[in-house]
Amino acid sequence: MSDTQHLYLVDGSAYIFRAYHRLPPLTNPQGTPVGAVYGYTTMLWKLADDLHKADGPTHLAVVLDKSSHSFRNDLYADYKAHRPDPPEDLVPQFPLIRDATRAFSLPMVEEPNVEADDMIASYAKAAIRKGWDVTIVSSDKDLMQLIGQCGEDDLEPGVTTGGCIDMLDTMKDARIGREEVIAKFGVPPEQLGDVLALMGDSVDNIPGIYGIGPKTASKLISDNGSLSAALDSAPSLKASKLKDRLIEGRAMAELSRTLVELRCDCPLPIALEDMALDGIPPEPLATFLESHGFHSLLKRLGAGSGSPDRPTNLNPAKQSQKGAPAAQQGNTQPLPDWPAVDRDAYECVQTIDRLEHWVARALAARLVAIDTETSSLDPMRAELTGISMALGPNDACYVPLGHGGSDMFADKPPQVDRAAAMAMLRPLLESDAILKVGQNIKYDITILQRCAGITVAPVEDTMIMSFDMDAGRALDGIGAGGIGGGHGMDELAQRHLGHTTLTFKDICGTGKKAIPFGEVPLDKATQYAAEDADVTWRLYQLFKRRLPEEGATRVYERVDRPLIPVVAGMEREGIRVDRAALAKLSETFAETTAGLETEIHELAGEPFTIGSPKQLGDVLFDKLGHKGGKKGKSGQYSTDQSILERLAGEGAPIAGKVLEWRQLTKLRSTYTEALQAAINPDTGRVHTSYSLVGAQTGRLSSTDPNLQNIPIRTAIGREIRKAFVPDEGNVLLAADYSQIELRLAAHMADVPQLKEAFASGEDIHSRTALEMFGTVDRDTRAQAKTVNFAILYGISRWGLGGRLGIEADEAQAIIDTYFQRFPGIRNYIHETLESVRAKGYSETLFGRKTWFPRINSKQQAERQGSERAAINAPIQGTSADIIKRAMARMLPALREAGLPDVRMLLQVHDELVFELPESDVEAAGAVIARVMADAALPAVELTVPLGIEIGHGPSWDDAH
DNA sequence: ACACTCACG
DNA sequence: GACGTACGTGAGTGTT
Repeated sequence: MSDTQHLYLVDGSAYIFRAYHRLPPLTNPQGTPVGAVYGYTTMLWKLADDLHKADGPTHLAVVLDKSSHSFRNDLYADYKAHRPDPPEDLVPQFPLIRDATRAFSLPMVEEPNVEADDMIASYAKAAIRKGWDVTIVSSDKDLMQLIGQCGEDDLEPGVTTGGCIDMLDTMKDARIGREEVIAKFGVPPEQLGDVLALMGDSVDNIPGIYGIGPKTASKLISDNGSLSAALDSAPSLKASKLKDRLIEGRAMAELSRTLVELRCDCPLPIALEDMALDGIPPEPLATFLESHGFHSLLKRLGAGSGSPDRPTNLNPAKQSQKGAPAAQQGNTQPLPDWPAVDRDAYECVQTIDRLEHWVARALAARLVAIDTETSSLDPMRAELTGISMALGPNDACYVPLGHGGSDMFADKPPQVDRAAAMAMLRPLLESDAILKVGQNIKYDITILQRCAGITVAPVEDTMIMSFDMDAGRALDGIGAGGIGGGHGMDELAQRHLGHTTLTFKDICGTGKKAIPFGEVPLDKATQYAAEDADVTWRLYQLFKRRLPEEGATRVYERVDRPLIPVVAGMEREGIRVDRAALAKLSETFAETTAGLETEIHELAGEPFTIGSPKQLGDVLFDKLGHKGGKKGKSGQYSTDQSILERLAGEGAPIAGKVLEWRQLTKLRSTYTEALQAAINPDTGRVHTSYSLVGAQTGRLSSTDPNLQNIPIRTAIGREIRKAFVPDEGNVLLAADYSQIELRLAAHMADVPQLKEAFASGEDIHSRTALEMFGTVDRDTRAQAKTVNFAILYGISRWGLGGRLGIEADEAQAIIDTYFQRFPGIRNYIHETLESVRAKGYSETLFGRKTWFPRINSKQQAERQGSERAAINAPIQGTSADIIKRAMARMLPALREAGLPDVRMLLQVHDELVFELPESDVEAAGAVIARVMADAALPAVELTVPLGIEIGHGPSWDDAH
């Protein structure tokens, strides 16, 4: 018995329309638009990749529309009559779809006078009669009528069970079965035709009945069972618009029913057996990929595996007629003539003699890529397990130092003594003359400092180089949320070297079965660890050359690279928190929450999980019948702060209680509890980890724990800040840039009134209120403040209206006034957007680029989102550059001033936190303020002063 | 893994 | 025909 056959039918024509609207306007080297073709190609690739999977295709064919005429036109002359012409840059892609299909050596069905839908239906029926399963690759709602059919009534002789039809939407990666149809239309697939006939379809110009949409149609059909029953029931309905429409529209509905009916008896030009899919021959596919510049796919083809990625070297179509430079994708370099990564070429260094040999070679090479392997992701707790080095392609080794010792190994494998190894490595790692390159080398710096007392310098970092060249565009095409924001080593190796690295998961497993790296057998450990160093070495060679070409040298060398050891030092310092104070707070919060919980359950009349927005929404709006429940796209009521505040204002006591409950549980779980757990047992302090590539704008981000979002806005929240304390005899000092983003906006947009106000130390929101409304009071100042921030974030009349609680057109009037008073702001926004549209990136005053690949998207929401981000990025990013420059200069400046005991602990975007002896406060404050105020100099001379606010005290809260 | 909510600048 | 309205983050909880 052979396994069940599974036929995939690809609705090619429908696919390219969707791909066209979803993908950026790419062109191939000949200048032909190929965005939709690229989408189509990756979709086929994905399907072919599923070939050997359980539910994957054994047979596959692409079905295309051959001509616009079909039997439906004979039934209804207006069928598809009002369909707009396809966009002009899609038209030349139609023939390319056929080329792409041929390139994959796939059978293609296109019959004159028959629509693709009917061919798909006919093939699907024929296949299930043979007992095959069928997957229709489409999201066309007409085709959903076929889902779930099994051919039971009409099996071929000898076939005992029919197959089953489902659908696959490759864009959403969603399987659509019977349940999904019911969820979407409220009726099962066999009744879907009746629903579609009633509601009609404006795209295909199927008339339906005017005034009946999906909701009404679905209700009519599920109430009556069928279209004819629904139409028959009309005369007995009570007088209503719906009644009239049903009676008058009867003929149209019946005609529509025949139009949506799929023909299942079309002759099949290609036999089902001839659609067998054995694999994709490399030719002519390679030629096709090459000719359209799909190089990333081409690389995959060579590598022989992996699902396709987005193209790395397609040029988005030129947007400007003036021939503005097109935004380039990341990797435009030809790969150097390196041998492919060969994991068997690496050496496992197990004797001091071999280590000496490697160190000598590294000293001669002047450049070594290194990578440490450890027992934990937390560099403040991890133990050193080994270190790898690379000196050239495939010229790499791994030095195990802490393998074995558990029962995984009968005997500990021979290894160089750790102290001896470190003594040998120290001159190399500390030598001014030898560059140490790492991927996120901040981690290795901390490990080697902590575990061996070695201060690694000077360093280069491929992750940060990647970030400085490709912030914003590296994320494109990979799943969001990936660690490193698209600048992780595995992704960089894939994107720039076309190489798939071994992953940590591959080696150590995942979840419960995960083992520490020290228990990985040495041969595997060597392959993994040395590969990482090898890949880092190769990436560095590529990036070193690309950095100046991308105009990223300045920001890398002057802003980010100097910051690496500084941030490593801050993380290592950590900050002391008062565990007892946190525990006490936790206890108080727990008691108050328990009381609130009882009250809330009483008010609700039943116990429920308050922390579940779903259950809470049902209680508030269904059970208690409060009005104004808004359901989002997930069908859930929103219960966020603004909604609960409104309910509380309308006299719903439960809403206020829930708000209070939420605040306290949040403070407890995220802060008081988590912070206690984060105290390092060795140092007694909390050590956050800063990511230098975490935020697209160039800001740092803080994790494990996040110390950049410690409460400050409420009194109860500030209690948590009070638990951040200095050591005995010291104080904490906090220095903030005051209104730095508004100051930068005033400078960059050249707004004389705002610059003048900042120069004379005026209250900036009051000045704005005066300029806009002619008077300053609490109201106008508050409005002005909101508008000022709105400007920084990329304004919209709806957004501003929502914030101010006014209508959009009133908000527009305010925006107009703002622009009129400050025309520089309008120009800034206009020029910034024009530039980003033409070049693809925004730039800070220090040359940091942030890419916006969706700035010219055809999808309005996507495009407008990019526009707002692009307006904000230069301002937020310049502010980030400035504080980074201040940080890099800070400790040397303090040391020079004779203040070596001042420690820099934290950065919170516009604030630096220090710990210092109380006696140093005055002198240190002066140095800190000067360094911060002058941080833009000499590279950039601002036309506004940078104001610094400084405070100090026995806790972080008191320092404000 | 994702949605929701909320903490910060 | 739906979307989605202020920029940038990270974490905890509940649900799937």
